Parts: sequence; C-alpha cells; structure tokens
Amino acid sequence: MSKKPTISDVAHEAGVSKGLVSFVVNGRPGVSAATRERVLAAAAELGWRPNPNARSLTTRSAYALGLVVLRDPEIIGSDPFFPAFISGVESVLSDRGRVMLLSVVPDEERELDTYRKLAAESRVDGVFVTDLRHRDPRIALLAELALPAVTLGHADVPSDFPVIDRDYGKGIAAVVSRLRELGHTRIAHVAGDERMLHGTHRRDQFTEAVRASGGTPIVVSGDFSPDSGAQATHALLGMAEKPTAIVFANDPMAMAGMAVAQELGLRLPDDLSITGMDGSEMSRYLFPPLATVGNDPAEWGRAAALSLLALIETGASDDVTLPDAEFIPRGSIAPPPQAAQPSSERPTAQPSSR
Amino acid sequence: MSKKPTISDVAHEAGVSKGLVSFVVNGRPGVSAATRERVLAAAAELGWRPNPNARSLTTRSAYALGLVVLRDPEIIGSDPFFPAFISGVESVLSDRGRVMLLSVVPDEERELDTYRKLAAESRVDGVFVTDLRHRDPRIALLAELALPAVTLGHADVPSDFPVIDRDYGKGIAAVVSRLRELGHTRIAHVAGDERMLHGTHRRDQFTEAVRASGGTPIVVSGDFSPDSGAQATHALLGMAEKPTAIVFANDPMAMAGMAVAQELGLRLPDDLSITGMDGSEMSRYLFPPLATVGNDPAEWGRAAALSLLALIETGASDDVTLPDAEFIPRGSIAPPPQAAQPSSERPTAQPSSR
DNA sequence: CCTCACGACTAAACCGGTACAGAAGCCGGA
DNA sequence: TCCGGCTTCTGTACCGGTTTAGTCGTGAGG
Repeated sequence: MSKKPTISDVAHEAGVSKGLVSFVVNGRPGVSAATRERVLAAAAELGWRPNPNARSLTTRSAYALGLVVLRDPEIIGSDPFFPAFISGVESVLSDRGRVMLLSVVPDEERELDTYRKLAAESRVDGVFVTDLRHRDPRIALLAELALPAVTLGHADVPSDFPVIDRDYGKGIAAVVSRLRELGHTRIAHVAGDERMLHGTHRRDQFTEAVRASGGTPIVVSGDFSPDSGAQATHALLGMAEKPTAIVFANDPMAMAGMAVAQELGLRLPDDLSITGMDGSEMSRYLFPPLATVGNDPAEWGRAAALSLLALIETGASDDVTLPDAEFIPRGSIAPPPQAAQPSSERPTAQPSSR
Repeated sequence: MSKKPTISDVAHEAGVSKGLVSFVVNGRPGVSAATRERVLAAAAELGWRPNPNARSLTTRSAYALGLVVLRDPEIIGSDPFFPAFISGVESVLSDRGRVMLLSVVPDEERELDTYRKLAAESRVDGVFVTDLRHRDPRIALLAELALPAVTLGHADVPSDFPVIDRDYGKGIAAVVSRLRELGHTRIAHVAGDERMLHGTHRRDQFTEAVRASGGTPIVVSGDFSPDSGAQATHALLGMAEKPTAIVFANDPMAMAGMAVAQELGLRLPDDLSITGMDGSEMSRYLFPPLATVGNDPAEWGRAAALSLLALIETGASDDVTLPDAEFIPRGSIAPPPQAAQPSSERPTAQPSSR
C-alpha cells in the first residue's frame, strides 16, 4: 500500500487549493457545483478521508465520545447493561463520524484521573456519566473541566448537564402491586449497591410501593453482584418469618437468589416468588422464567448519544425521558404458599400441576 | 477555567525552547539534569499534558488501540466475554498513555468498513481481532491496510499477526473424561456458532474426546445465544435416545439448557448432567452450580494488549500461549440415571484428577 | 594558543488539516 | 468604459506538537 493520501494530494488531483477541498468536505457555501463534484471525485478516487487528528488541532474537537466505567473487573462480566448500552450508542455514532472511547477503571481515584486525562489531552468532546452515585464527584469535576456530559438519571447535586432518565418507579410499583394481588404480604427487596443512586431509588420505590399498599417492606442490602444476591437470599430465607416474595434490584442477583432458593429445596414459584430488574436477555431463559422490569439499555445508549451530540454541536440539549419501565410478568411469580398465610386471605386457586 | 496550556507555555515558563520541552517529555538524551527538572516543574505547575492529536501528526501514532465487535445488539448483553476482556486490556493500557476505542457493529459489511475507517483516519495504532471466523476476511483486510493486529486464536488463513491462544481442548477432554467416568455413554454437545473458529474447535475437540473414549458423539448446533441453547436442548431431550449429559459450548447456552431441562421436569444433575464453557461469573451461582471450563477473559485482554503494544512499538511480537483451560467441576454433573456403577458414586461432582 | 569535538540548547520546518484575508473573474448598472 | 459587488478560489498563517540542522560555549588535545 502506498502512503495515505492527504488533503494536498486531493487538491492537486482536483486542480484546486487545499482550502477549497476543506470547504467542500465541510459543506461550506461558496463552491461551485462543478468544482465540488471534481473535488469529491478526486477524494473518492484517492480514497482520502480527512485525518481527525489534524482536524482536531484547529477545530478543537476530538470527534470522539468517552465512556468511563467504574466496575470491579471481577464482576463486570455479569453485568448485562454496558454491552447493550454501548451498542445503542454506537448505532448513533457510526453515521456521525465520531468514535467511542472506552475506559474501564477499578477504583474511584483512577476514574477521576481518567476524566482529567481525557479532558487535558482533548481526547473526547464529551462523556457519558453512568451509574450515578450519591453526591457524585464527577459532576463537579466535569463542570470544572468544562467537559460536556450527559447523565443517566438525575444527579443529587447541582448539575447543568442534560439528563436521560426513565421512570422505573411505576414498573416497581407494578411488581409490588401484582405480588399483593396474588396475596403476598411479606415481600422483601434485595437492594443494589446503595452508593449508587439507582440502588437507593429502586429501594425507595419498592418500600414506598409496599407501604402504599398497606404492607411492611423488608429490605436487605446487596451490591448488584450475583454473590451479594445469593447471600441476601440466604439471609432472607433464614429469617423466622420468611418472605414469600423477593424483589431483586437486578437480574443477576435474582438469578443467584433463585438458585439459592432451589438449593434450599423450595419450589419456584410455588414456595417463593422472585422478580428481577433490568429485563436482561437471560431472564426469559431461566426456570422458571424470571419476571422482571424492562429497561432496554440500547435505548438508553441511543438517547444518551443523541443528547450528547446535540449538546456538543449546539451547546444545549434537552433532557430526555424514556418510556416508563414496564413490568414483564413471567413464571417466577405465583400466589404465596397457603401454609405461610395463617390469616384471612382470598383462597386463591393454586395451579395443581406445572 | 483558563485555556489549556500548550508546550509553548511550558517552554516559556521554564525559559527554554519548545523543542527542549519535547525532548524532556520524550526522555531524549542531551538535556542537562537541571534543565530537565525545571521543565518538568513547569509542566507540572501548569498542569500540561502533551496533546496526542498534535503529537499524532508528526509521529504517525494514534496512541489508541481499537476493538471492533461484531455482535447482534440483541444478544450482546448476555455475552460475559467482552466486558471482562476489555477490563483486562484496560489494565495494561492505563499506565501506557494509550486509550481504547470500541466499536460495536451489527453486520460484517459495517465491520470491515469500520476497520477501513479506523485505518484511513489513523484513529488507532492497532486492533484486537476477536471471534475469529472461518476464512476470516479481516486478516487479509488488516494486512492490506497495514494495520497491526493480534488475533485471539489461530486464524485458518495465512496471517503474520501475533496470536494469543489457549488450549481449550484439554479442558473439554477433561469434561468428557469425567462424564465417561461417571458412567455417561450418551453425551451430547450443543455447538456454538460454527461460523466462528472457536465454535467448530470446541465441537471438534468434543467429538474427538468422545471418540477417543470409545463413545459416539451427538452434536446439535447452536449459536452461543441462550435462545439457541434452549432450542437445542429441546431438540436433544425430544430424541428417542435422550443424551444423559449435555456439554454446551458456552455458559449462557448451558444456563438456558438447564432451564429447559428443569421445565421438562428433569432433576439436575440426577436426570441429566450439564456443563458449560468459559467459566462465567454467573455459572457458580446457578442451581445446581454449573460445571464449566475456565477461560478468564481478563487474562486474554492483558496478554492481547501486551502483545499488541509490543508489536506496535518494536515491530514484532511473539505468540502467547495462555495456561490451558481447566475443567471446573461443579454440581451440575452426576452419574447418569439408573447407572449401574460398580464403584462408589456420589450425586455431586468430585474433584477431577488432573 | 588554536582547533576541534561535544554537550546543551535554539530556530525553523513540518505533520494535515482549518480559517481568513484577499485576489481573480464575472456581471450589471451608470 | 469604468466601477462596485458577487461569487469563487488562492495563499498563508495558524493549531500543538516533533524533528532536524545548526548555534554557542567549553574543555581537551596538539
């Protein structure tokens, strides 16, 4: 292969100056149609693409977006959110001549340093802020760095960044409501990492829904990892007054919880109802199929990418509210076992066979 | 925030020329220790970091590595390999001043275009080639583009790229051997996507291991997705001569297979033994815990990153062979039903003899 | 004492684009 | 015919680094 062609090669080939070629590829006015064609033809023939590095130098734009993920390398594999989120982002970026830069960091210190580095080196034009934490230090840092950003969810600190969000509360309320309808009175929640906003939000939405229906919520903590889901389930099922239904804050914890219950000899869903959250692909292939609350990470990705691009290109971008999360009922929920209900409850017809 | 400092600012601050600052930050000889200190101090004080874009212009290096993933957006969430692989890559890159550029593409055409674009725009210094396919067109394309690369596994076409690989056959052989020991005679394999080399390799390694032990392999096809695992399991369990053990080509398919079996009323592992592959985090949290063959994607990532960096920096890099994949016995395997086992057997898996 | 090699440093060209001032060509109106 | 005023296009100065040729002392060798 010969050397990569440059804008000068194209200019020479088309018999015009560098500047004009630049005008053409950037769609600037003041170029005759005939010349435009000639330049475009020359560029196509030479297979020339403008070098973004050179371009960045004068335009002060990196033509790249960044995603920094703070996640324990050990458990990142069980998280179904990011790959799908990224593919959603990518579906928007691919047509826009921008690329995505990804960083996975193990601790908060390196996370912040990574943002500083991306900004100082002008590596990206903007970043996605996922997994918002309480009093998230990234908000202030990004503002200080003057790095455009969009946040997934509303931060609990002052932020001027556009927000992509989805009401998850209704979905959780629907879960609780359905469990109550089925006759459950002792409904537990295994919370996600409570340093993260969506960990506490989901917990609060759960407790609120249970209280609203006149029940008393039971909550144990987890951290979104399968391991924590298993431990929490052990704890719950070891209680004197076992819950008859467990609402997990994500699918991986629910999956691990299902396994623990089964290992203890419980039949699902007859002896215990279980639900997850996030609507992972795997959830429908479990036994019993895991009832969950949809989330569609790819949709988050698309919306976040569009919003961030708008912010970068126009300097402003509106908040986006995705459609409400929907409860996806599946076979992992059923009426509570009769024995567990000493007091008056509608005698629900229990399915005799499975 | 004030404007970002440039090399000229640092030079002025330290009272030297731009060129000297460049010498200092690149560790070139011919700079007195005193001056070096002064320059470094000025750089630190101003918080200056060399702009990689400007740098790229003359050094022809992008200071970035690329990963292009061809994956159906719908199922990428259930794939535990990439997030962990990426975190392995990142653990190497973070200290090296290079970043990682990620692209997720839905079809082969766009995949190849993405490589072309990355090369034409000098976005990356090299790429990781994962999920090798038969007669993979990327090998020739990358050679043509003169883009350095490392492949995960050996390509079946001539390739000059360094290879990162791990013997997976021994692990698979250990699985089969253990199942035979337990008394299984009808052992089936649910293959992964056979367009991918590791799909057919695993299948071949399975059939070979079964034949070597005097058995007759049963193979049905899948594509690594949970859905295909479920379908294949249905097909197998609908056969007149059902298999008593199923070896799945990855964990997600195995998980879906477990669910199908349980839904059909089979008790695991007593009625059916199941194994997965890739040693995903989730596998240990299932019921019964899924026996699998370890893989450690993060280790692939680290090795691939080191190899690719060496290739880029020195122009050559050796192949790397990772430690053999190891069978991880767990509760999902047991003797076949009604097995006339002359010797002592227990329903749970025993440590394999390796 | 002069020359020369060498270490430390500077100046300017260059990488591949963009931006902007201004030149050239063309047109219509006075 | 001359003069604006467009439109179209050129030339050149950047952007922030790297690289190379060359300058300037300084000390050793002849």
